[in-house]
Amino acid sequence: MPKVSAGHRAARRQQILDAAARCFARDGFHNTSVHDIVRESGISAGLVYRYFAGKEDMIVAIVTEWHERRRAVVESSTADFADLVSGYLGLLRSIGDPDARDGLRLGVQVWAEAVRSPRISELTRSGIDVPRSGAAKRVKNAQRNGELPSDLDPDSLVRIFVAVYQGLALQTVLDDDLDHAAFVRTLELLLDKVARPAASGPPAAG
Amino acid sequence: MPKVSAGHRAARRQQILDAAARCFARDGFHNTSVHDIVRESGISAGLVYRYFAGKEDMIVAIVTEWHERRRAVVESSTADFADLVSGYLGLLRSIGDPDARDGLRLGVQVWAEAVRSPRISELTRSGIDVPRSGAAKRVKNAQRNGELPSDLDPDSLVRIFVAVYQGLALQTVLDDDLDHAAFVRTLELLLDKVARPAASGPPAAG
Amino acid sequence: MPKVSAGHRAARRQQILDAAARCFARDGFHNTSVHDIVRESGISAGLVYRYFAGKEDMIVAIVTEWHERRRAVVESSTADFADLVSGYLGLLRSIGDPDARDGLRLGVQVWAEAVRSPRISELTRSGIDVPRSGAAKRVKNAQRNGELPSDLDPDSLVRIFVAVYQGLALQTVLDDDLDHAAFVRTLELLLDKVARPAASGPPAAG
Amino acid sequence: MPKVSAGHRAARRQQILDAAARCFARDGFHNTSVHDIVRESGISAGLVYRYFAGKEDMIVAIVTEWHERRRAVVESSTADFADLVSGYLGLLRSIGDPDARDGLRLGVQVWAEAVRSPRISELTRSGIDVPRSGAAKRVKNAQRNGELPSDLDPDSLVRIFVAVYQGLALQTVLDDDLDHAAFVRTLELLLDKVARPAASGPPAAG
DNA sequence: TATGAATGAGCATTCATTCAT
DNA sequence: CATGAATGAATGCTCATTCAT
Repeated sequence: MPKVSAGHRAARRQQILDAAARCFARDGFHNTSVHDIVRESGISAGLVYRYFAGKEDMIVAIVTEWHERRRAVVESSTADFADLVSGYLGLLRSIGDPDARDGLRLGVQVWAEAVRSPRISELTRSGIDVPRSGAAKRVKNAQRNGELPSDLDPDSLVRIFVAVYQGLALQTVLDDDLDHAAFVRTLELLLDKVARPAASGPPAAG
Repeated sequence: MPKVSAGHRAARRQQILDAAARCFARDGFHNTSVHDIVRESGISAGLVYRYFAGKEDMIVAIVTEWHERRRAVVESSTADFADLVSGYLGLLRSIGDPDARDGLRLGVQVWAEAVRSPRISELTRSGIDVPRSGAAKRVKNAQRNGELPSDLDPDSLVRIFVAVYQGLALQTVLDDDLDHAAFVRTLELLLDKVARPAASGPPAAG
Repeated sequence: MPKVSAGHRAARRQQILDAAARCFARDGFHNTSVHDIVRESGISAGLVYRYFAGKEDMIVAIVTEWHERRRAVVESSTADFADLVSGYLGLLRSIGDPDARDGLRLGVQVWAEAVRSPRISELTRSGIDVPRSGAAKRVKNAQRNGELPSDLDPDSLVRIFVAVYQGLALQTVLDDDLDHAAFVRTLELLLDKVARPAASGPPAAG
Repeated sequence: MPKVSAGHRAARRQQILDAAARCFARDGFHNTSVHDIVRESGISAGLVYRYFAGKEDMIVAIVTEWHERRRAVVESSTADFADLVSGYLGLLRSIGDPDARDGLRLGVQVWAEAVRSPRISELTRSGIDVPRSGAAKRVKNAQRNGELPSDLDPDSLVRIFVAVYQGLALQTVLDDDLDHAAFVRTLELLLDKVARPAASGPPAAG
């Protein structure tokens, strides 16, 4: 039987992760010492190591948490293509939310770690694979329904959308001059030009 | 008057930068010690510091070099919109070149550094600003010529292209499953649907 | 609440300071590496830095400790001029004590540091200012009492005594041939010639 | 036959020593790198090492030069006690000269080095021994002449004068509040009280 | 003779991690 | 369970000194 309740453990764990996320987003992964996290979280060094084997484990936990939250959102949505698009646009819009900034900064750190750590690389990939293949399936449906031109490779199309998301996240973090609303609006116009005509009449290739 | 020729100095400098780039791409910026660069370059620690004040200066030098090379390419191209697009597609294709892999990995490291270092952030931005505003100008021309729909915000459109580039680079680094050729081909098809109709005849929606 | 007692902390701190003082006195401030202090004290490098931010802080701590000890002595003495003189002579005699040798050697190092470090210069001055102005007050009293000729500038007179102290300390450290007892005895005779006549009868020049 | 004239060699040598003295006085002996001296002197590192084996040799050369200059002064003076005193007072006064400041600062550095370097210690002592024993001889003469009380130990008396000189030098360097003129005037008054009565009439002890 | 490029040992300092309390 | 004192290897960097030119 555990000495402290599972709830207490979970709260402690979250307390550490929140502090770590704050530090990583603020100072970067490698410029955050474990001591910084100790200070930020108010939890002693020894205890931190009873929850996590080291800094990398914290990154892994944070990213895993993201994936779980995202998976819940993805699974709750319908298979409808219009829903996919509106969900995607909602995602893009959420990038502009100032509250999301820390998460974006942290995300860039995760990318950098994924480049050199197979473990984080694998984790990152595994979190994207499921929603991406789910989206690809819906793209195929949309092509069958004539909502989308059928000459487009579904997997690549989804990857392009993912790329736009990633690039927007990056530019948001690195460039204060970015006009986020205009970016999303312009992307919406582009989507209309590609998807709408096919949905309301004969395919463009006809 | 220097004791060694300017060429020798430049070669030494490049020798250090190449070794540093290799190390940074392989192990990440922060997991590369100066000693690693010393070993990789075959140049003594003391001498390394006669060329660079520290590791950050090496990153700065590498990125600056990228910018200079890119600027040369950009300035040599015409103002034609079709050229812009084909140049862009060429850039995307170059991402698939195995020789470019190290550069991409390094690029992700630079993004992560830019998040927390104003100096690198500024450097990164300044290298992108010029080609981006140049591209925006050509987009405006294309809109005047009817090659592109005029309801699209030029700056945002360019940012979207940049985002796709950045996202493709990231996915190339993080995901071996990526079908690079299909990605570019699909993007090309998308561009055709947006740009060609306006250039060669009445808009599809007309 | 600290994990170790305040006493333990103080003892550790003193352990480091004693080792540092030994090293500084033996090898000089700049020829003592932190590693030397680590070896001499038996305390790990990391822990040393939990007590002191660097070598300079150790010098500062050592000198501060001196000042505190001296201040305690000064404050406990009476305002009597004879006491001042006998206290001064006691100080001079203590210079001859072999146990004081390390402190003298260290003191010369401190002078050298004070020349180029405003922080140590300020510290050194602040430790001397109080006893010196205290002594000057007593000199003025002695002049009012006729114990000392009134044409002597009190502040300068005190500075001369301080200078003799400093010079004796220096010669003790640098010159083994010094006959310390003779030095103090001779100084005492000189003091008699200046001070006693005024105290016990009409001035010699009268 | 030498490749460059002896004069040229001597000038080079002096150029290095002057630069070194400036650096040592400004930054302290140990915070001056050989490269600093190279920069300050305008002479290349390699050449510096053809004139001096290292920094310590420069200190030795500078101090030796001082001693030679002082010896010339001492040897040119008469054996008269009044001359000795006035020469001594002149020396004290020269301490107040702003142009002498660098020399004083350097002198303190030399003391600190002498503490830990037998070579510099020996050098320092040897430079003082001769003038000190010369002065002691003249003190003995003065005692025979009745100019000075005969109960004073000549060697100690000279050492006291040296101590005052050293202490004044130190205080001049470390304490801007020092009133140099008052110091010397007060010392002069003290000397009068000790020496004059004996010179113009019967000894005080009579 | 004169240069300054080049070396590499040595420095102060930090940090992830452990463990006695 | 919880603490934070303690460790010591590793880091970025400097510097006296050498030597090819």
